[in-house]
Amino acid sequence: MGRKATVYELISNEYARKTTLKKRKAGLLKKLSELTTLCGVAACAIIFSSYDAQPDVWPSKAEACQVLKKFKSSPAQQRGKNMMDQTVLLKRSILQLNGRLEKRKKKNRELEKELALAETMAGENNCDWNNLEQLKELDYQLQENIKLITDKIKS
Amino acid sequence: MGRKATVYELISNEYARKTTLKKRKAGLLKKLSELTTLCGVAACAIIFSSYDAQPDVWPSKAEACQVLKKFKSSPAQQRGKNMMDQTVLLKRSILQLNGRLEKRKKKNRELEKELALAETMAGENNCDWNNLEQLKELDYQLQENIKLITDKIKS
DNA sequence: TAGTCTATTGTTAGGCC
DNA sequence: GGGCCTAACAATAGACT
Repeated sequence: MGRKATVYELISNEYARKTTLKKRKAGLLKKLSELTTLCGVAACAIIFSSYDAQPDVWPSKAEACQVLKKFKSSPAQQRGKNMMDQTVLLKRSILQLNGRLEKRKKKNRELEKELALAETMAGENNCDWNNLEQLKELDYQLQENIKLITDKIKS
Repeated sequence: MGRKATVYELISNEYARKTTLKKRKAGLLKKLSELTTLCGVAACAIIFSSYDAQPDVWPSKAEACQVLKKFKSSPAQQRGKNMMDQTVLLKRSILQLNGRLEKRKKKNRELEKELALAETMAGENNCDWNNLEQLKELDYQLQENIKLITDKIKS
């Protein structure tokens, strides 16, 4: 999309690669922004470059939360006959889940502290990735849970 | 980028909106694919449309894991003097963390079962979102943990 | 509904400062 | 390095099937 037709391989020249990354990342996020505006959907993107330690996350966490809240107010809920009873039961479940989540959050904070400790201990290193993959796995399970609830709420 | 200059607002016509969503989603994922190929970065995108219950996730979970593994082998680690000791300490911490994570995963599976139960109970509903937001919060904390480790490994 | 077509607008590679 | 420029390439809106 420029002066030369693009060859879709890893760009060998590092400077060109970095420049392209920057330009295309901007383009991509613009497209994502357009998509959400034009089509009224919630979306996010995460890009890990090997240059920055932190991944680029779009949009901000706060904005993502706002979009999630929108779901609550927008779709005109069609009411069933025995919906009240179902709602009561579901809310009871949710209360229990909230309790469990509180406990999990505490454990998670402990975990955070330990990681911070590990951080102070180690500099450059070459360590075991099973740990990261387990976090990823846990993360995935959480996403599944979130999807379950989301499905439920959207009926 | 078409027969008419685009107005960047929510497309009012539902059919046009759906069509645009489909086309642009495809375009976006293509761009993301190009970015990863051209610039050698790991990236993912999640799009929640109000049409589908499940969000679109790119790329597949499996592929995302592969990309994470790449990090392990790629960046030529510069070795410090007392790196060995640090590595040993870090690995010990990681072992502990793995134990904790195993427990957390079990709890999470219980949580999943309960959610499945709630799912069978409720149909259309209009329920409390605190629960979802707490999951999101937990999710966020996990992401932070992942970042911490990632930072650590990339030094 | 899902593809195909193409006029038209949008993106960007390579230059330049 | 970051910002601007523009030729050249790519995506897509609307029409059609």
